[in-house]
Amino acid sequence: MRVVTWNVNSLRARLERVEEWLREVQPDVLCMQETKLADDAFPALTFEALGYECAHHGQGQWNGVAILSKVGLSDVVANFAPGIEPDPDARVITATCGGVRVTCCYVPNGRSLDDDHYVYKLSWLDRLHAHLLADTDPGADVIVTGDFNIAPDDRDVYDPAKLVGATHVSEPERERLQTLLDWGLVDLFRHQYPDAASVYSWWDYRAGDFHQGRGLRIDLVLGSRSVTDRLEWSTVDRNARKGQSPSDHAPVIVDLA
DNA sequence: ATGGTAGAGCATCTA
Repeated sequence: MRVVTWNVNSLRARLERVEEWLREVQPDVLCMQETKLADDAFPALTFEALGYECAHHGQGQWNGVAILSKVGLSDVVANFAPGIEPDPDARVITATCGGVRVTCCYVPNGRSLDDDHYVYKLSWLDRLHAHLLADTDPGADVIVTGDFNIAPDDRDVYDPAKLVGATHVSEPERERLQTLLDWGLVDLFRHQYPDAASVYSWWDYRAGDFHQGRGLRIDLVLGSRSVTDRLEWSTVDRNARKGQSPSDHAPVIVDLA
């Protein structure tokens, strides 16, 4: 079972590229972030023609998350699980695909450590933890994936010194990611490549950052123990960041037995 | 310290 996360940075702007990429890579499950579409504008028919069932949680101009699946899609929960303070933004959707409970998330950026949006980011990560506690069990097949806007450690950052005091690398957000891992999840890319450095999933559009290798690994696929035991292969598709009108994120691919 | 680009939508906001 091939599972992918991809922040597409506007599905309207990216649909042709996403379609072409799906035909080539044939994931069983695709988790998308930043569709930037309202639900009634989501191109479900386009994806159905490619063999996918779809669940989209959108709001329009910003955010928006979706799960596409060729291996079944059921028990959809848009937003956080009932009982948890709902997010006014469309940033999380959960569904069962091929027996795996999949949560697709677009964690708030945070902007800067002194910004209200950073407080929101930390609260959002706390609520994601509460969502997992309410929705599922780490003893089951669980995947939590998406754009975390957190680089787990300094190997995931092109220049750690340059980012001291910035969001994406601060201790409080890394601690919250660790809380998710302690609950019973493994960073599947890091599990396969424990020593890999300079492998990124996002590069700023500006200043030639992609071609200069200035990126961050912030798009993660986290798996429960049983999912980790099934891990066969993982990679970041850097080629999808090249060419005409790419997203600023590359897809992260995981193959499970 | 700022700016560089891209996508939303049409003045800026978000990343």
